[in-house]
Order: sequence, then structure tokens, then C-alpha cells
Amino acid sequence: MDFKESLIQYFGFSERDWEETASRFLPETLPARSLFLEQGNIATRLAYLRSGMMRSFIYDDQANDITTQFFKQGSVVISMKSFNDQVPSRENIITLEECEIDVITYERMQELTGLVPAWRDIAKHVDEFKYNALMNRSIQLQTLTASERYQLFIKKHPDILQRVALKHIASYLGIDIATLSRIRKSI
Amino acid sequence: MDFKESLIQYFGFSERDWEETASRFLPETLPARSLFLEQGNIATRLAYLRSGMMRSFIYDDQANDITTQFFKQGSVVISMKSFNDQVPSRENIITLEECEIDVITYERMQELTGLVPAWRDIAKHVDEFKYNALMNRSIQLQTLTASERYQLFIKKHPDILQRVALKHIASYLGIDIATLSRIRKSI
DNA sequence: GTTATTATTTGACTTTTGTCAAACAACCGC
DNA sequence: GCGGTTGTTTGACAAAAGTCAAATAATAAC
Repeated sequence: MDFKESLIQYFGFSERDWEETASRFLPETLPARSLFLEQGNIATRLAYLRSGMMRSFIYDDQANDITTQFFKQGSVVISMKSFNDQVPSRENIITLEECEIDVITYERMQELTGLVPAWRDIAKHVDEFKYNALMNRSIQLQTLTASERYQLFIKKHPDILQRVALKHIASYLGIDIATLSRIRKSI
Repeated sequence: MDFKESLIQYFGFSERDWEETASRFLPETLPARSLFLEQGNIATRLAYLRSGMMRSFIYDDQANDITTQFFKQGSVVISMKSFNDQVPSRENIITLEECEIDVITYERMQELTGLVPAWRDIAKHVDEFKYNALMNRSIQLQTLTASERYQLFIKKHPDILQRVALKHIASYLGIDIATLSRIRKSI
């Protein structure tokens, strides 16, 4: 089911609602390794990822590049705090491959929630989905060993494993790259 | 500034808004070590914690009690996923001391968002605040050593340290209790 | 294609963290 | 205030994870 159909089915969109929505999402193609959002800037846009893959990352206190999220096909690409509150972002979002996205600006999204009230519910759903994902991730970091975290990751995201550099997976899991290499050998 | 004043000041509440609000929050006193929410149940209530302290916890796959949050005076006590979506909770919430709370049920909260639209914004604020807190926590678990996590914790929450059993702080930080004891000796 | 860059693996070693068991300390309920 | 329960510390040890440096391997840029 595509985007339009799911809006109609799950959020009761009318044809008119869909038109207001579609006219505000603009298709765009980003080359590989290009920044969608840079830290320090206010997130002015949100994207639906039609194809390709992105990741978000921060720099820790030793300036290490730490991956905090992976975005794959079908994901909503957003820095929640920065976009929702219009404050400078702590995180960067960068493409890992060429990406096809549908982009909406903060202003257009404001219009849209005015015109199509169901967009409030969608936004709430997205926020809650992201919150739950983060909660699960947090509990995993809190309770699992490095090896367990990696094994769970490949089980849940075999597709990401194929397409992303191991060093990004390592930092995402909070594991040193050399340690991850040894974990991989041992299983 | 108390609750009423901040609603008037930050959310433009009228006297009427306040009355609708106040009549739906019921004061209650919970004894120490009593469950506010038990896993498997749907969270029917949300509380504002006037005094006392609570924690949320889950059981991991080895049935260890893992603390996931501390709630202190002034916090909103809620299991977000369970309350917002009205699904069974994975987490438990329990008092650590006698607590004075103001409680509102899910139904009353629904009424309130209908009568006082600003409550939508407040709910959004609370959700975002919790999301940001979780994001910070997650990054700490991902990037800091056990000792660094503990030192940051005592710096940010000296008050909790005084009032909560070390084993709960240990599980919250993802550290074995014996290891935490040694970390404490070393600093 | 070739070279330069970047990513991954591996070895040798150190440090950090966990495990198990026992001792000690604090707290609770009667 | 006593006895039992629960919480914390400690020792001896084992396992997990990190560090540094070098060797390979893979990839990107020309």
C-alpha cells in the first residue's frame, strides 16, 4: 500500500486532504554522502524516505562520530527536537547512498496541520513511534552485552548490515570497531 | 511558581480553564513501595508528583529488576506508550517513598483536551521533554564508561543519590552492583 | 586501471567490568 | 530492641571490552 492509500485508510483522508498534502511534499534526490541536516542549524524540513538510506550522528566529547539512528526506505527522516521546537540541532543527518525523498518544510507542515487536522494525529503517531524505538534501544544498551546487541541488530536489521559500514554499526551499538570485528569472527 | 500560575503564564489559561483542569486532578497519597502501575495493565492514570519519589522498572530476560526512570518532585509520572495508546504496559511504576500526587484518568484527560485545547500543547511538551531526556540517556549509555555514567549521574542528580538504593542506580546505569561499589570507592 | 584513501581484521596487551561467595551493614516489622 | 530480611562491600578470579599498531582488504577518485 502506498502513502496515499494508507492516509485514506488509516486517517480517513478525503481526496481534498490528499491534494493539500501532496502539493506540499516536494520530491528530491540527494546524492550519496550529502548532509540533509547539519548540527547547529535549525531543522527546517522533514522527509519521507522513498528509497536509499541515511543515518544521524553526533560527535561525542572526543570528537568521535557516533551514529544515533539509521533511516531506511519508508522512514520519516526528522530531527525531532530541532524540527518540533525549531531549535538548533545537536545531530547531523547524512545520506549513506543516493536517496529519493519527499520533503516538506516546517511552514508547510504548519499550514497542513491547519488545513488537514488529521495531520496532528499523524505527527503524534510518528513521535510516539520514534519514542518507542528509542526506548527499546535504550533498554538494549542498558541490559545487553556487546555481542548480544550485535546479534539482535543483525536479526532485526539484516538489510542495514548489508549496506552500511561496520564502523557505523559499531558506534551505533556502542562497541569499539576492533571489538565488533572479533565478535563477528566468533559467531 | 505553582502549577496554576505556570499554566496561566505559559499556556494562557483563563480562570475557567484552570477550574476545568483542577476539578479533574484528584489528590492522593500513596504509601512507600506501592505500585502506581503494574506491567500488563493499561495505564489508566497519569500523575503529577507533588512530593516523594518513584521509579519505573522492567524485568529483563533473566528476571532482573531493571530501573528505567526515576521520578522526583515536580515530575509527570506516566508510562507514555501505555497511557497514550491505551495498550498494556511493559513497565512497572512504584513509589520509593510515600508520595503525594495529583491524578487524572485517561478519560478525564480526553475531556480536558476537548474543553481546554491548550492541554494538547502541554501534552506535547511533556512528551517532547521525555523524549529528549531519553535521547540524552541513550547517548550516555552508548558512549560513556560505567564510571563516567556514574559520575555524571551524581553530578546531575545528587538528590536521587541520597534517597535511592544503590542497586537501583546501578541497574539504571547498566552497571553491576559490585562494580558500582568499586567505582564509588575509587572516586 | 592505478593510486590513494578509507575500512576492516588481527595480534599482543591492558583495562574495565562481571561473577560468585562471603562478610558486613542497614533497615523493617513485630 | 531483636531477628530476619535486604542492601552494600570486598576478595579472588574470569570474562568482556578497549587500545595501539600493523597488516590486509575494499573502495573511491582520478
